[in-house]
Amino acid sequence: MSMLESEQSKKSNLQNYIPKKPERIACSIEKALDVIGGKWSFLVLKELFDGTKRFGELQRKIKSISPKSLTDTLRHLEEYGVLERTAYPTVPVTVEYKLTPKGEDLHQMLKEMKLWAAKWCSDV
Amino acid sequence: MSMLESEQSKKSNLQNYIPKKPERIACSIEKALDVIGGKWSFLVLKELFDGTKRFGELQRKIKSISPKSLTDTLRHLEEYGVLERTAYPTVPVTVEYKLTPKGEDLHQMLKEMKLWAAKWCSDV
DNA sequence: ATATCTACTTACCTTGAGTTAACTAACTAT
DNA sequence: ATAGTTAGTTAACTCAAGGTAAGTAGATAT
Repeated sequence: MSMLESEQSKKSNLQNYIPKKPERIACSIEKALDVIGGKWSFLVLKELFDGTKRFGELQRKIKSISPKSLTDTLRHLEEYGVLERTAYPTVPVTVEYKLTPKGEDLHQMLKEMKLWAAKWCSDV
Repeated sequence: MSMLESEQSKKSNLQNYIPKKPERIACSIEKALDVIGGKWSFLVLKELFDGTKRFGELQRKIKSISPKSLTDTLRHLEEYGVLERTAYPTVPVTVEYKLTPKGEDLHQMLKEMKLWAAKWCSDV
């Protein structure tokens, strides 16, 4: 029981950003949602399409995000190979986030999403 | 207290499917997410791209969805003008759901999403 | 010695999306 | 009468995403 518990807490700590999956139907839409379905993923991605950004910059751009949510989102997207984290040993430390090719490739989808919203959600 | 309570419960009952919004930044991506950002929206939409479907059909296709979640999702998408509900006075009652033009217009986006997932999530 | 900076981490807590299970309406068929 | 049908509703509950607030590292500036 105690052995299981320690594994449990470790696991839940690491995975606290992964959205729950509707039982792994082998469906490409769900796979995409596992990666980019979080509350903040789209907003972070949107910022990174404008180029490499640092933690603080993202925080300032996405005003209502907490540092925890930002870290969680960045880690999650990194884990899935959508973005890359690079730390430079400056002082204070500099950390840069940029999209990988996999992440860049989401551009078309995001674009379609924006087009749709522009067309249908302009003042509703 | 009791007056507030009744309003409260009515409200939470009506709105229990609307995802929380990151403080209404006037951003088209967020607007789109308000509409289609729920856990089940994409899966329901995917089914309806194949044509008009009834409640029971949707339930059978999306195996892990509960009737409540299905109702909530359908109501939410209807409210945003993405789909249309039509009830026929047969016995037992027949209810059909079909996409509106606004809903049909999501096709391109969903397609891009599937393409991306096919390219990058095939066996990860 | 204390303050300041960035980029976090940790612990605790709230909330609301989603689940489960039972029930309902309105009618038909046996 | 009772069982079966579709398309839900209702109440009670769970659970994990996300929020809040405080702390940390490692160095510089005053």
